[in-house]
Amino acid sequence: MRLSKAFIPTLKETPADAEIPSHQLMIRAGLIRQLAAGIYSDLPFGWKIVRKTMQIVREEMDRIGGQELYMPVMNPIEVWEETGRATGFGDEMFRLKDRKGRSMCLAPTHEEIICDLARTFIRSYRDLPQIWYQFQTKMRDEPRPRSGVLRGRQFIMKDAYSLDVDQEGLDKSYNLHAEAYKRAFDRCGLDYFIVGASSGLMGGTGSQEFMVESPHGEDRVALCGSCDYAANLEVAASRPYPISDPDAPDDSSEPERVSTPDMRTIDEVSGFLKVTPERLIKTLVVMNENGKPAMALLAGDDDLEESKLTTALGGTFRPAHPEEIKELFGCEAGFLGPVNAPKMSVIADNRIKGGRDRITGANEDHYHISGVNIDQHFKPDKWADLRTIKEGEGCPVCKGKLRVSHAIEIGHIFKLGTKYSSAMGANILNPAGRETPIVMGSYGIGIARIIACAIELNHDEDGIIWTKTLTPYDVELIGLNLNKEEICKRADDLYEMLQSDGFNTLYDDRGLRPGFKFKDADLLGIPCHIVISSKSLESGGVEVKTRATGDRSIVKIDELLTVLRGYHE
RNA sequence: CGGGGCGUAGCGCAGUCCGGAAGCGCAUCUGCUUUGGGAGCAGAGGGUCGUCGGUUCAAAUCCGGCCGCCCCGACCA
Repeated sequence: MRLSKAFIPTLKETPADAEIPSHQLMIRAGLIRQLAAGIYSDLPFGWKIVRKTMQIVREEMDRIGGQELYMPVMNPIEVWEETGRATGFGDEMFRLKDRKGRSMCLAPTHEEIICDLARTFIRSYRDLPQIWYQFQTKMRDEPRPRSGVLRGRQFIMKDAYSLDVDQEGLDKSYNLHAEAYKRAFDRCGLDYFIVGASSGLMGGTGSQEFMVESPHGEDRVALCGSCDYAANLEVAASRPYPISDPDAPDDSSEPERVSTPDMRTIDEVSGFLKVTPERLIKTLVVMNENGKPAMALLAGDDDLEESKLTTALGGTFRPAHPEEIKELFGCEAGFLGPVNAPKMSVIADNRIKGGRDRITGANEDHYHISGVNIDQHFKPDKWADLRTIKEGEGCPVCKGKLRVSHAIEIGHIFKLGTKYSSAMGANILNPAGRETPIVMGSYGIGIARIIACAIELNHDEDGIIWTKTLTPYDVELIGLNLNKEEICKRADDLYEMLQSDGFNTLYDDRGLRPGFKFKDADLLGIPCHIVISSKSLESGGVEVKTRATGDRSIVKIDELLTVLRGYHE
């Protein structure tokens, strides 16, 4: 491609809207152009990279027996009502009506459509297993699109679905996808790790995320420094450690009402009563999807991890409003406790199990209760892991310590089980002749996130540095002094030679000054630059520069192809 | 949805507090010079100042509504 003819609009200045490096560079190097919040055009240079990325993923999906198909972006809403996700997705689902007034939606994912295909065409265990996948434009009306393409409202996802006879088959398909994903991300040159994750709205029996560590990631993860334990903070566990009970009270401690005027927070109460915060029991009241209240109890120095409580409750929840608390308990949120509380479901964090001589709110303004023994003075309905783990806590599987970091999710694999197939009647006859629901898995990769991560991991102050697998061109040929006819001729010949020898070449044949071209080349980030100029020719050939290191050397033109072939191995 | 910021030429911004001729840099077009790290000189084109309404002799500027974009939080495969 001759740069003089190419539509690659580079920008000298950093756009004001972009904050993170990948976003800034994707705009400056002419990869994308924003149309609205979370909605981007992929320009020719960027689209080439998207296509290369998709091709890597496609090859790895085909390698595990995946069959590519393509499903509709626009769906009738009825299909989504069958599984309850028409309401489950809520405002995140784009909705519209066709000219006849029929309700449609823009698909945020495709489990329902897969199920519809499966229930029509898959009748027998003999038809299984199947792996179907697509590259599809997903539409999600995110409440807050951000960080360029990292969270968009329209984005290309490689989504795959496995159909199996039983759990054992699902395990196999799931592992095949994990292997395919590892190979694909390795080929893209990403440094990633795999974490246990929450299944969220997807449901199912287990899931893992492929993560790239980045300060700009939206997810928080716990990583062990000594073993390979890694988990999303939504589900991360740590080695249990006891609450120190300095007073070691005997079993006879009795609840005692203590005055705590205007002491509402854990810090205020523990400071006022001169006890460590972990002796307090933190009481949180939430309302579930049906508007029913529930109580969550934690050690005073712990924080609630909301997705753990969601799992424990079996559904979403919101914090109770102050008025609701007042009505239920007759007091303010700062004085709540499980003793003599109104009737509601009580879920307690494992860390306070067996606690003695604890302090809780008295359900009366300006009073707390001390000397509370758990299971004696109140009994939780359910024990669960509810707390957010903290930096430096012990690893749950080895003797190491955990650190907490930010990460970008590039892939997510789910064992769905029969949630969707049951709801939609996607059944097969098993070998025993009995009708059973298909066991499903679903697997997603965000294509633009791969690219953004590649840039986050590989750039410098001058621009992008592409890996050899993702780069849109193999080499950039920079011609200088092209106003001199002889040099122009030799540059053109060199371009023809590179192209015909299989090197996909971007040729900067523009009549611009050298500095301008060098800056543009560094910004675009093609890994290898070849400069041909009167100066290089006087030195005996062309100058070959490695973008990543900045190393340059003069290479004779008749040796160039050999050098490049070595370079691209 | 809560909090904060912003909206003036293709891009980056000043002007807004304190109302009185719409500016600067880059980019673009023309000419000349220049050619190894985003050139110089001379000239030119390009604006419903987000939008609607109000105040005023007069509004980019003051007041109100709305829209859009970015960031933090909430939310989120």
